Amino acid sequence: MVPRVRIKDVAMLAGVSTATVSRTLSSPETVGQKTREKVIKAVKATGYRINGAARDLRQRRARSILILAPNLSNTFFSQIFAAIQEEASEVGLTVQISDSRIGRDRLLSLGQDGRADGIVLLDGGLDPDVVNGWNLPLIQLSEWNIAYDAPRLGIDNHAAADLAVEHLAGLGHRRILHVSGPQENVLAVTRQEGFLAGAKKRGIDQSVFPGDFTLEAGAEAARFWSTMQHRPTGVFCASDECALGFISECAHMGFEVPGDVSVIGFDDIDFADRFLPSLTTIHQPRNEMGRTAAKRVIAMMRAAQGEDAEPAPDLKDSIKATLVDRASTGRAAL
Amino acid sequence: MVPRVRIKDVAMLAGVSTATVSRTLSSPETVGQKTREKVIKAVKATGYRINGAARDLRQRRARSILILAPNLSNTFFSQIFAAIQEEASEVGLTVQISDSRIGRDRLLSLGQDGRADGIVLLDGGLDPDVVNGWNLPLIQLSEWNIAYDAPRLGIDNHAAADLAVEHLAGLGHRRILHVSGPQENVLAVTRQEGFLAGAKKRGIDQSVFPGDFTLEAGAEAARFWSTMQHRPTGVFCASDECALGFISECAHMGFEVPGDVSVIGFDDIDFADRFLPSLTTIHQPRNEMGRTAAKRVIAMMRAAQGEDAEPAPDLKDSIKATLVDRASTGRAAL
DNA sequence: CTGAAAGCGCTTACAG
DNA sequence: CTGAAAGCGCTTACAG
Repeated sequence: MVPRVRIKDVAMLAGVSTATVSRTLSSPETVGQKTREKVIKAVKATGYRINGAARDLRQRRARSILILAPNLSNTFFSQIFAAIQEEASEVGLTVQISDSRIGRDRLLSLGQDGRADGIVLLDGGLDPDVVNGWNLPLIQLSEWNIAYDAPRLGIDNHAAADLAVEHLAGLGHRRILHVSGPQENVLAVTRQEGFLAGAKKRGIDQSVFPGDFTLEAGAEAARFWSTMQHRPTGVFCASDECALGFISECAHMGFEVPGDVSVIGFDDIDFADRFLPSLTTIHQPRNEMGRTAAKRVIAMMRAAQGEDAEPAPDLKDSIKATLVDRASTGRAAL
Repeated sequence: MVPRVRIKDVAMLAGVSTATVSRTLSSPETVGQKTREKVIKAVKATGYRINGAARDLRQRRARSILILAPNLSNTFFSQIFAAIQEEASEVGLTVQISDSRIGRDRLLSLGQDGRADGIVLLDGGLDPDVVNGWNLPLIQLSEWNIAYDAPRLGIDNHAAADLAVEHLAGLGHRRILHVSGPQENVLAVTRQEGFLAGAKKRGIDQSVFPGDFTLEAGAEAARFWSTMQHRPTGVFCASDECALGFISECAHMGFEVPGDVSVIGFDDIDFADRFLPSLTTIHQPRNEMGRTAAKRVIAMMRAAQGEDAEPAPDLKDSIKATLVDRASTGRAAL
């Protein structure tokens, strides 16, 4: 590694002070024409780049957003990451990502070591003391936890689950099985509540199979379903993964989807529309979620740095989820 | 935001110098027992955390790895990110990610602003001047570019393509279609070369449909395939996405896989084994790729910082790719 | 419009 | 074992 050139080197070459070099780079209009030219020439000649670490320290900011998610390899998150990154990049911010299930101390450190000035949190299962201890602009995205002292953003999971029930009911299904997610997860609980309310409201005969969002849980649910006396003709899974597992296992057992059973998923992950049959599911606009969260946290960061006095407007209205009607659902057989 | 506590505050409270606080935190064994206790007590009382930005500036390092990929939302990358992040986190390093297709200037800046001290590059299509201009420990993962002055890591794409041909040939297929990737991509070109060599070697009747890795290209290839006079009985796609598109389109057109045509993909993405039929494909061990790349770049970073004199060993041996035999391939119909 | 100087919050030779 | 002081590489009042 060749030694990097510092602002001092540029200043000497241009025959000006470091202050002038700094000004030329950050607010050229405050520098005289001729001086500016000299400096720019010297910058080009040396290939100088501002040392971000030094700039950040001096300005007491990090120009960086930290994204925390419970499982980075989860395909549901990647589009959200991409959207946040894009939004951040546009305003010159850097993006850090970390698995949120690292040790408590490391986690605390991430939000307290001064190398991030805003957080997008995709995990509602962390210790509230840790989250509140960060004391940084933070937004909860998708998952949430009422013990976190921070605004949240996401779809209305209760209403979305109702959408699923409504769709199945509209197709004539009178017995519906819900394959739920883990009960310690807010999303799972809220979707289940929405399902139960929707079923009750419409006089649907409901049952719930306790799952955990995974493919395997879906397959297990399908085996359970096949043994039921009065098999539900409709199934609402708390995640797409789970729905795909359910459908795959049905195929193995010789049942047809949607001929024998209609299946709805949740999320609309990348492969939902490529699966055979393509999956009817609840679409979560992940790009919009990521962009909005990024914008929101950036506004909070600006406010925290006093760049504008007014706090970011509270976006109470949730992101809109929609049902995507594909091939895995059909009219109920009588 | 409450004002953060600085090392000075801790020092005053403990009645020692900042140097002693610093030592207590970084090398406690060099500090006297009683002093250490006082300091630790003061640290606890104040909730002090080292300011990473200041530490980094002083030590001229960033404790951060930068990951660059051409498309963050691509499901192929997420497991790699997760693996790198895990490995990095274990040694106290932070991970930044960025889309590599941002503007040239921003890109240059990312590697030159002193906020990363190592790079994992998953894009072989960048301007070599930019890449070589970073002057940071860097490893090329998966994709590569001979113009980049950096070690590379990945599978042997040529050999992997041969594996696919071998598999189809072994099932009796004598006419094979290759749906290639974009010709400006090294992976696509290398896989195609491997395919052609493998076909030639075995006296296979080959043809190539120019694709671009996408689902749509696969669907298009399927339509083309259906119009061929002597339809190939085997198809090798340069990516899983593409293979899924091919299979889906076959289903729409009323062809069966593998009854009418056997299809092999490439990558073994998450959904390859959940698709119906499950996809025979070339498995790329993404977790291993990520971990190995991380270890490698960390070793290079250490060497660059002079922590150990010997340079990192050159891992010429590539990561091993294997063929996963699933349900989308079968014996050739006569 | 420009420069000298202070300071962001740490770490680390150096001296004792 | 401990402290005073310098310095990492910038930016920014302050003064002129």
